[in-house]
Amino acid sequence: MSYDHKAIEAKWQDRWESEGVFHTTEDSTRPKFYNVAMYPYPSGELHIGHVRNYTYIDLITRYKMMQGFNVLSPMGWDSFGLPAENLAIETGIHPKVSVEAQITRMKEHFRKLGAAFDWSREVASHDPAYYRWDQWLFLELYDRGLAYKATAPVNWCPKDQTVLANEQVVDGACERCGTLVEKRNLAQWFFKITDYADRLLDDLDELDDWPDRVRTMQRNWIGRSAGARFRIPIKDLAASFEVFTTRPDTIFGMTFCVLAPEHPLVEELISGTEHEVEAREYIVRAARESEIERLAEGEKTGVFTGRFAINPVNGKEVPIFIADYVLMGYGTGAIMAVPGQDQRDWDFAVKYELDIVRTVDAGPDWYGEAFLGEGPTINSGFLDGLDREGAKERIIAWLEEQGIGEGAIQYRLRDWLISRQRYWGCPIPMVECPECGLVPVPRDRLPVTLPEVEDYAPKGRSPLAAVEDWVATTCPRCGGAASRETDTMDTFVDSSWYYFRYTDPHNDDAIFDRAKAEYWMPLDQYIGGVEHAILHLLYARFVTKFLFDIGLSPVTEPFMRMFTQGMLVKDGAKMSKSKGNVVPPDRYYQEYGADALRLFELFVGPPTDDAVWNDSGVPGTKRFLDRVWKMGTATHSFVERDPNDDDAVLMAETHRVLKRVTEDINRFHFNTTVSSLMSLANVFQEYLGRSPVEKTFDEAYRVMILMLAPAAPHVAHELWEMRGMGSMLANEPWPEWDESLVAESTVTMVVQVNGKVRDRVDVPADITAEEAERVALDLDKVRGWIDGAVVRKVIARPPTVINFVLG
RNA sequence: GCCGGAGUGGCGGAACGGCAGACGCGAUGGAUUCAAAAUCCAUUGUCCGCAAGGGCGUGUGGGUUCGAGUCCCACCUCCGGCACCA
Repeated sequence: MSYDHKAIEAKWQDRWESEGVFHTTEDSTRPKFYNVAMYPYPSGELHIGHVRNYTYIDLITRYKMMQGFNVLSPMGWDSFGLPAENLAIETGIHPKVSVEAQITRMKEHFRKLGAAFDWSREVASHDPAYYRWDQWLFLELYDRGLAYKATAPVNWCPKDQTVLANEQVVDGACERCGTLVEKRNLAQWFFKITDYADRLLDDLDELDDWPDRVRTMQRNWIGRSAGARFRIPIKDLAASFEVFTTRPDTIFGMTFCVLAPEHPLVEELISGTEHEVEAREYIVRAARESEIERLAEGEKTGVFTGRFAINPVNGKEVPIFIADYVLMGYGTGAIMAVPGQDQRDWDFAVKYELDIVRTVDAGPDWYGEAFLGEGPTINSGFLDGLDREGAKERIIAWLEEQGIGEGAIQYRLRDWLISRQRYWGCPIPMVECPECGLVPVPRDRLPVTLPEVEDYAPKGRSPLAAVEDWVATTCPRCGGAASRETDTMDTFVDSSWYYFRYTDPHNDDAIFDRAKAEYWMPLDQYIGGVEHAILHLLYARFVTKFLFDIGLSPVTEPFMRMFTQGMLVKDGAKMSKSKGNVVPPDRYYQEYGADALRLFELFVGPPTDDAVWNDSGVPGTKRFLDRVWKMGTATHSFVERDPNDDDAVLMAETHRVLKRVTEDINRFHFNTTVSSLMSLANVFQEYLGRSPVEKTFDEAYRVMILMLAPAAPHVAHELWEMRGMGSMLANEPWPEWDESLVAESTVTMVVQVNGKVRDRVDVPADITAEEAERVALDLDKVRGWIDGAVVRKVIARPPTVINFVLG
């Protein structure tokens, strides 16, 4: 017997909306809970991979509401970005038109899912009322020297006349047309996130409710390392170059140097040498490769410049190479190579037959290649005998005395390049005046709105640059003719602060009101894909700290508790529109209903793991819901009798499951939450098959419905109302378990001999070790294994296990 | 390559260092049905055995432990991120 999921789900979706059940306002009398799922790019179709994520956030919203929290769970749209722009280039449809149509569709999907969002706080990053605050944020950063312009290389497709994202570069060629990609230097805007590197790193220690893997990834991404920076002179040239190393203690082991192909000194080094032609060819090849390809190269490649550097500590002349495993973007773009202590240098030295000098004593048992371990310094003149730290200190002091270097901290983190040569993004609110230079647009003239364009296709410059009457403006400072900045901002800027805007989404006077942020911030729960573990989370943390510094944000960290969920995989690939393997949820809504789909999404696997989509699972969860429905609506042949063991078993199981479900939700083990509920339904079936008492059933069933409410809200609400327990289940309190019912009086003890299970026996839960041993030795099977042998040791862990170790 | 994860039945998965495979899917057999669907019941890691029972089994190889899917070391495979997809 199936319930009418279509009618029931539509009914409750209407009631939640019309009664404003999830509409939230500040309420100082109740504890708040601010619950956010990363706002999505409005790709139009919500597929079952999205459904999984939003089911999690929805379950938490409903659960926390039942626990008495004032829950805020808003939703919005990361609606700027490349996909809508690409669609516009292909079809001429304005991104605003396509994106807003998709938002409408996605909202309908969310409704069909039964999602408990507070839609009164909806934001969309392409809305001028939103992005004017991106621009405001930019100006605040600019005023404090944290937004600056500098040149940086971009991937450039000479045929398409456009800048390419790294992911659009495949094997050094444009993904679309196959033309070899070039590097071009453009003047672009940066945010100075490196100024916050130490705080971003140190504050990770406070984020105890973040997954360790995310914190580790962030730490490694920031990559703080202490070492030294010093200059190395070049033989026969009045020039030198600077290197950074984390291992200045190994300086005596430097047997060659390597410069990045883009290093500014390269030209001077190679010109006129007999290696010039070869070196130039190498540089051109390297320029075509992406950073990842350069680092991924199995074998290190490089080319000799024909020049030698002079090791400042011992005057030794060492060859200078150009190699693409050294990046211009990290450190100084030049390294001292110490093959004895660095594996990449070792590989390179072996390949090009360069000297290897060990400066750390690896001990007699070491037969490996580069030695990274600890040991006394050797072959190093005045550093000999010192340990790593001692040698580091000594050599840094020496470099400082000589005036050629100093101790230095190096970060792997680079400043945040926010310029995009795109149309569909937030315009950067700057003006370039021939008289005054770069001038910010005054705040009272924000937003600088995106102009209409006739053609979205790139023509060698940002699409905005083609809109001449938009570009032409007057200088806010001198009033003369000036031109607007034509780049737009990285969409990560939009997403770095939207959770602040939710707290005060309609404010026209400020990005948000501090008092409102004080009530809601920080987020009590943030959920999103692990693919955002580094960039988005780091940028959001940076912007929060900046907003704190200017007195707006009440917190220095935005996300108290972070949860990163896995992806949904189908046919061996992440479910995504571009892979063409998306499964839309509509047919599940039709055939089985949103509750069955939600339940299966929860059940499909651990939320942190990737899950493989299996079509046949949803009927299973629907069967379960049908069984629960049938139990609650069919007439049972209840009997009048005194309470017996059957009643006790039902109540005990109900409370045990209640405890388990509560704990599992708290730990985000939603898959086992569902299995526990399924097991409980099986216990109900058994109970009803015996001689059920109505009062016992009603009491247990009531708890069952309450537990079902966050996961399968529609059917739970309907049952709740039908059975006359109240009119709006969402507002009912979450039940508490009775510890005395949960406790087990007897437990099955496992009896092992030499660690192998040989028998099991039911024992009282409070059995002592001595008694346990006596009971176990009484078992025929156990005696059979022990007889004739000496029991050397008994490991008793009553009441669950006892192990006899034979001698 | 670097950083971070994950490998358990036919499938998704469960398992505070203590009964490996809960729960579900699928499959097989049965009940019900004129028949089917739906529903209900039973079986379902693997090998040996009539059975009782026993052997083996959590990617591979080692180690720690009375006891390892779980902890440690090495390796293999797959996935995510690598700064202009979001």
